[in-house]
Amino acid sequence: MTTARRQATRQKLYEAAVTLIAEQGFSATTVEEIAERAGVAKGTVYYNFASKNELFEQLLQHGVGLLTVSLRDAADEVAARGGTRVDALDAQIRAGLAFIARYPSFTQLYVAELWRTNRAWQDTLMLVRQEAVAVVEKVLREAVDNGELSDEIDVPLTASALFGMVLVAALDWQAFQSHRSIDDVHSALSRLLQGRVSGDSRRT
Amino acid sequence: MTTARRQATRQKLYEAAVTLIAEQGFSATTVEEIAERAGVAKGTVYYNFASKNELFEQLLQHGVGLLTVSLRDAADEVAARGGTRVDALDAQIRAGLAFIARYPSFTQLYVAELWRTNRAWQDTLMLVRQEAVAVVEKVLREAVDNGELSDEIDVPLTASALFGMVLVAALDWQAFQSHRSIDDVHSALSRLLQGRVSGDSRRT
DNA sequence: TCTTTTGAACTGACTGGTCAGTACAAAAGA
DNA sequence: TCTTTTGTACTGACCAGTCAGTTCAAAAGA
Repeated sequence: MTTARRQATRQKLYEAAVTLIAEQGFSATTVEEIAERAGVAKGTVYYNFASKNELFEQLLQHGVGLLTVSLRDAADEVAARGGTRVDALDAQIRAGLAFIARYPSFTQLYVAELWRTNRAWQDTLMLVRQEAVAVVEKVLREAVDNGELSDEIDVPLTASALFGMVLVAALDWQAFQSHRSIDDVHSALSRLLQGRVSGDSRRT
Repeated sequence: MTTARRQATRQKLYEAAVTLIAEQGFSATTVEEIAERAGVAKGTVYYNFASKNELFEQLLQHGVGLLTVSLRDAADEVAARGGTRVDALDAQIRAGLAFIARYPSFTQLYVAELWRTNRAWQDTLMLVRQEAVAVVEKVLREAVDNGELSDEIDVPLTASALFGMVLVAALDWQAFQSHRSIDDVHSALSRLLQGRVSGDSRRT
């Protein structure tokens, strides 16, 4: 049985592992380090997870789960108060930024692993990625269907591009320009999404 | 003296290292593996590079150097035949895609390491990144100066976002939708850049 | 022309250290 | 009582970096 106590231990291990692996990478991070940072014994890691690999896979699932829920909630909230689908996309951009601001280490680690081939957790990764991208694709598709967006856009590619735009802008923001506010970053990305980059300076 | 022979050996080591590290990560890749794939002995690696770390740093410089040149050439070529700055940006997007298509492993590895903190090659990485992004920022700034782009855009943030958009879309293209042509991907990204996403389907 | 020397480039066995995973008895919850 | 955690000790595989020795093409010498 999974008791509350055990859950708490796992949570501590996730938190310890995520920062260490984000900083150093999976292979360079030792189980001993993770245990120490979490304040538990090494044996406890193996009591809770079958292996270092399994700990990492479950960490991935845990993290992407949080992101997916956050993206879905953002879109639903806009829909509930009658906003457009483009508003929903905009809300998802903000939700994505907020997620990255809150869990920078997880994002870092996720990006570092996402496109690696020949890794043990390849399948897990593909699965959770699809889950998250699907939420964005859904909103894009709805926007195309009701004419808010051009029916000539390529939904999967555009979803990827949006995802990437937010991801990289946010990571760069954290790493190289952390003094900017989330609103700065959000409005720069909104502008890009809504086509207010192109054209002369008469627009607002 | 650095002879032609030595250069050839180094090139072989770069090529071997780039794919292995892209697939497995830096720490999980052994020097022995790199040597074997390059068809040389382990000692040769240490004859040519002071350490595994140094091999990797020089590999990074080598790779980003290629990208920077390619981005600069793309913009110059458009300028030479009198195109607009937005055309130049578009050409850079294509050049970026072409680079990623040609050196997917390098791109993978670069992305995986870019936002890691506490790494030995942190400084090298920041340096080469700045070199590459500066080329895009330059074109953006020129476009703002001559009124092609709104003066309200945030140049560094937009450059990051563009960079990320191309990066992630291209990696996703390679990894999950490799049947699409480079033109498909290019036109999807162009559309995003030029604001033809938003708005109804009347536009072309 | 033929022989000898030189030195850069390369080789691969070896060393010292690291680390994932195991074992287990005793303690601490619940 | 039953589950979970602790802490220490251990094993066996793996690996970065070293170093004494080899290769060979080209220069020097005869």
